[in-house]
Amino acid sequence: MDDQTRMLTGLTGLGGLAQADVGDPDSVRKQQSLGQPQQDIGDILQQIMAITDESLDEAQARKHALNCHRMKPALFSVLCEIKEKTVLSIRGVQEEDPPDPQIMRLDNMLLAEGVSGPEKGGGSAAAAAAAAAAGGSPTDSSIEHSDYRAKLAQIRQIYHSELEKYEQACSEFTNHVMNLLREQSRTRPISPKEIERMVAIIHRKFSSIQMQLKQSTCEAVMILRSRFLDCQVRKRRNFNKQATEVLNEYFYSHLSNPYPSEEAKEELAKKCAITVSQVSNWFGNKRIRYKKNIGKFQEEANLYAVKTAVDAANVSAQASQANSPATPNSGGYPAPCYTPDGRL
DNA sequence: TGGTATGATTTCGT
DNA sequence: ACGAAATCATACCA
Repeated sequence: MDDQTRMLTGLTGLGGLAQADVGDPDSVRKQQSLGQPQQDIGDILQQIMAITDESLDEAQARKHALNCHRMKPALFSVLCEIKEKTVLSIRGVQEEDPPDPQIMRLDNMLLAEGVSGPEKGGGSAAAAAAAAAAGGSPTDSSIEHSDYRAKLAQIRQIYHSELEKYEQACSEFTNHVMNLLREQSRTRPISPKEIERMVAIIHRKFSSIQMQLKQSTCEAVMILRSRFLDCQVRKRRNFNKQATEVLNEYFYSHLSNPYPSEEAKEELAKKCAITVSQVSNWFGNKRIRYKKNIGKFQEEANLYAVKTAVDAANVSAQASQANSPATPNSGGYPAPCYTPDGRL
């Protein structure tokens, strides 16, 4: 059954309502005793209209009488339906709001930073990752680390207490409004659906306030994190042995042209668990320092030359010595010579 | 504790 | 934007 027909059938029970003698209260009251439905409804409407002219006590009594009237539920549902058709159906279209992407982003971020979600010092994971990326072991930055965790815990605590406050306020307000509407629904055409809608509106309002809270919490975490990272930058840490080995291997095996491409840098960065710009810095430093004092790097150069030669031998052995590998050194940076004592 | 090593930053040229 | 060179700041070690 579509809305139109439902509405029409809903109104059939009111046949003759327009023609009912509603203009004259006395005639309506007279007709009430006849027990005809249309007369009952006309009577109820008339009484409702008359309530405003009565004293408060009288009105209360009348209200109670109306509430108990046997036609009240029918009239109530009809009025609800009419109201639904006229006003709320317009708004009903955009009722189903999808989850706000902004709030989802904030939620995800707060979860990732360990502010929301289960308590386990989760935020330190990011800090540990930052420390590891800077080349240090996560344990030796314990001072800043604990400081960071303490600050994060503080933010977490404030966030949760504020959130709780908002939630409490929201449920209190919702209950209040619901009670009010339920009470009013005794005399006004307020359907449960409408109450539901009202609750949804309140929740939306409160969630926008919550979003502000989430936003400012995110900002606080970001500021804290950038300070922590600044701290990490100032406190320089040497790369670990394995990372230096990987970088040196590349440098000495590409001594003729020790300029890794963007892809090579990314590859090296991944291997060494450092950033691409750190790889660039390392190569910049290495080139200039090697060039300045080749003698000093002789031993190191020989070491890595032997290493790569062994590796190459292994590879070529596996490849059934098909053709000799191209030597990388052809110009560019001076190649090391292989004297046993490391002199040039 | 001072010297050296080393990662990061700055300045300048292309 | 990238690299060379100089310089800074800190880690590391004897």
